Amino acid sequence: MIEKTYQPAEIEGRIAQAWEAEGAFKAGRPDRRDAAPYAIVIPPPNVTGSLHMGHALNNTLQDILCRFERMRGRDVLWQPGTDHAGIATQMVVERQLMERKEPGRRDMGREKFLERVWQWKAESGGIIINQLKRLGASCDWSRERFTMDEGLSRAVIKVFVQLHREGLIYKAKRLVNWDPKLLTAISDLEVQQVEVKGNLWHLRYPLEGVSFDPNDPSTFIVVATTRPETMLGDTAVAVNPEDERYTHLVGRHVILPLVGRRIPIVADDYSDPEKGSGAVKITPAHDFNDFEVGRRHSLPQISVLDIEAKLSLADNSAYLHGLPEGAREFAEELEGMERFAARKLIVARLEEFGFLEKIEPNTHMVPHGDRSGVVIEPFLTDQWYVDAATLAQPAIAAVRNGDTTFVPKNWEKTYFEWMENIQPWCISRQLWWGHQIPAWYGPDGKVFVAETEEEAVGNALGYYVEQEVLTPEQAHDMAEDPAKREGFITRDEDVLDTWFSSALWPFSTLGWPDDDTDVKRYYPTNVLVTGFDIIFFWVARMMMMGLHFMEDVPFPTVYIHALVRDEKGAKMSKSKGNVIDPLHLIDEYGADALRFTLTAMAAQGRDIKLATSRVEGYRNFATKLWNACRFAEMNQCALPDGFDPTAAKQTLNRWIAHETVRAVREVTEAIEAYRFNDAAGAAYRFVWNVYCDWYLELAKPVLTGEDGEAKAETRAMVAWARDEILKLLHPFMPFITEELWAVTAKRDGLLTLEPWSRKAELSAEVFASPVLTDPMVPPVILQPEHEPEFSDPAAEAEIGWVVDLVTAIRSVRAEMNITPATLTPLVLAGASPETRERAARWSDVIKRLARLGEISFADAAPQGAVQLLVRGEVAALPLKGVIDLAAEKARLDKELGKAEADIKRVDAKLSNEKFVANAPEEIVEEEKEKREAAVARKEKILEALERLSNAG
RNA sequence: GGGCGCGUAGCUCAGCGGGAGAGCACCUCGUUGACAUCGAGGGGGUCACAGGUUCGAUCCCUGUCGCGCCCA
Repeated sequence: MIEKTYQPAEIEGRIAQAWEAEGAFKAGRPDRRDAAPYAIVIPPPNVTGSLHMGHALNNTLQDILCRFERMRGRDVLWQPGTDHAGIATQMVVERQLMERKEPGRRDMGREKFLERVWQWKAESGGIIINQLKRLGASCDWSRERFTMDEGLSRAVIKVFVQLHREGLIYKAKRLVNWDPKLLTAISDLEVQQVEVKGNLWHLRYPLEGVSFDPNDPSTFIVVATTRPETMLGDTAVAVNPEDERYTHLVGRHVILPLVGRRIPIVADDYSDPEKGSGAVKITPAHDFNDFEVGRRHSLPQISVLDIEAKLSLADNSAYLHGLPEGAREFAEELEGMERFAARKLIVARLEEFGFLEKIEPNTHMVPHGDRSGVVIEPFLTDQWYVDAATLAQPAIAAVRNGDTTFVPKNWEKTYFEWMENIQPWCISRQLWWGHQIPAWYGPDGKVFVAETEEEAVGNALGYYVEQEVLTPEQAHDMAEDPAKREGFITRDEDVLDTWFSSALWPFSTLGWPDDDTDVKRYYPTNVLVTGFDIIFFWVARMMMMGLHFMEDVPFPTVYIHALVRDEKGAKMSKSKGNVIDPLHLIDEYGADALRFTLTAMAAQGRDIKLATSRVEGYRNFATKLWNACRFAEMNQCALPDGFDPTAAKQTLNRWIAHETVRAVREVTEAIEAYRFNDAAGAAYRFVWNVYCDWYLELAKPVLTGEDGEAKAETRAMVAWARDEILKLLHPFMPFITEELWAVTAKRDGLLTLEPWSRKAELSAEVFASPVLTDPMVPPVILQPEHEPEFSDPAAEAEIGWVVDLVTAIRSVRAEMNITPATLTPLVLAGASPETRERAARWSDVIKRLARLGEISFADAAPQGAVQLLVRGEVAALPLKGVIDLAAEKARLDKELGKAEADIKRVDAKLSNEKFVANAPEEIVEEEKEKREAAVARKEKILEALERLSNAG
């Protein structure tokens, strides 16, 4: 029995359990051994994360694809899991320690701290996994993976060592984005540019060899800077080579104020003559652009900050080198000063000595750490890098030659843009939580990279024996006893960027490198579904690593979906307070309604501005479905064994079979093309506007009428179409459909494993699958050529007539303010034999739906009747005395006007020789037909008007 | 500054060479046993603006204005 009201909260948990108990989402189910695989790896959410709208959309779409393909018989693997989120997780645990007033990370030491992180992970990590389950994600949860898993860690180490061996990973001293609060390098993508109202300080740098006079511009050059404190590290002033104001100064030197360093004036395109004074100070160790300028002109790199972004000058030989007497005192005065305090002091000091020309307010972008929120410091350090430019080449080629395609296509441009300008990827992080880099150092700093400590130590000891740093005996002792080699061989303390492990996700989760059974079956996966902001995080890196290690793209298709914004179009963010929590929406409207809303709005190439009213609307849709199923149940609609919808005799039943087949086709083709919104729209219209509004309404007289063949057939058809609907909607609304599937009939199994009504056509993709060429994998059982789909235009025409007639009568009744209680007679004027038959067959229904009394026939409409045109014939409502003749005349006049306008427009076209000559034939034909129809309509309206005036 | 995208009904959005659609909101009517989380009907749009291409432009091209995002 179906419950009276639809309460999503009541059914969703129970249904989730049923899927779990059945192992419905397990990949490699025995019954699907021979099926073609279909694999998606989830873009691994952050283990500290919780479900936001972006996740909800992302996973809803993946789930639709997975459920759809599962129902189409494929062996679906939707691989779930989370990434370890180095910084975020470390911060969470550190905050927890602080809250609990426990010793901090550094106090407890690395090993202890890592224990605590694992403990945290066990207790509260992965909340998001449960939230994904609430959304209905049909992942194979038994295969959940974590980037810090043993297996995945082995993959990471293996990849690191191999890339290092191939020269694609190296250590270098370069500028990195340094987070002075978290004390680690972070990636470009973790840096957010924030608009800040700052200043542009114009500084006077005195020219060498002349005596500085603040009032004489020929004795100095003005440089403009947003970061005056970095002047301490300046090693040049750059001017544009084209800038005539300065050409005479190129090659000369300035004496850095306060510091006394002698630095050159160089010509470089980087300096923009339009900006500031046209001359810029160059600080290669503290600015990315300056770093490049410095390289071009072989300038020294002088770092003046420490890891906490405090001034570090006193023992800084690079800074002190070549400075005059007294420089040390200044250095000591500033030593240890925080960067912004130092800015103040330096500006004051510059002003005091006349070096400050002016301060100009200036709004500019300042990099901030997205985790720490502090200003990021470009900082010169030793880090490990991946030679991304080299790895990117095959990844670029794969998209160029179509091995991987983006949907929608325009994102390929973004991908190329980024890949072609890719910088060396800094992969080391000064954190504890993550994959520790498998590199060991000897006492002279020589690095030994190996998969195991044993191997690295062996190599190192061998080397030092050879170098006669150690005796073989010493080496032997050290090899035996880790305590003995302590202080001699040390492991790199840093860990790898989380994205390094994520890049391996499409194959590391399948068991590589330990076991390649699943790699063979499921790699490459079928599609990656993600947001555009993640193209660089995941897509690019997965492509690079997949191609390098698997020698094949990780996925042939990348579907890029929209960003979910608030209803005004602003990006949702905690700081703006405009976040809509998907879990709240699930609580209020149900997961199905949320999913359907996101799907219906997921048009390609456009962001989703989410209004909760839309969610409410689709919850109502779910309720409608629920009640339609109740209606079927109350009328004892059940599907007899062996029922063949195409053999139905009743026109109405043939009609709904026709419409159902069409809807299934529309939905199927839309999902296949990743047109999710079209798929949802087609399903919605069919269920509500066709099945509920018309089929069930038209079926009511039969269902409540006498028992007999017609009734039996209709009951069966109502049930058949309902089952088709449940299948059709299941990928979008899995919970309610599964529940209704269970309660509407005795079933052999879960809906989620039920076959989709329209089978997959043999696509090129399936053929191209390497699985098919693998002798170890049994061939896919191909669906036989399916028969031409069922279609019945005659039924469509008949029911179409009924629908049009009822609609027209309802409309005019409403316009005439005829109360529903008033039953009006209907006269079909000059009806064809076909219309007479139809009217006889449908009289009950028409009477009920259009609030009619008797239906009769006549050669012409009675006088003083409202005359309607339905499919070219006149339907008259004799309402003498009831209708307002003037109003009816006005109505007909309006109709006449419309018809005449149509004729005029078409005539204009048809009389245009160029149109007839150039337009496609079928368009011209169409126009001619339109004209004929409009002319016929006009005649009928004129007749009607005449009859009306006679009545008056 | 470079790139991408968007301006369609009051709102949120589809559509995209042959006289524009949905959901919500609004107005009118409705307790006919699936459903008021509903039903019936209705109003409402020079498809941002200006040029161009075309027999024909909301749709293609160019420009302008407005808005958003990404990168520098």
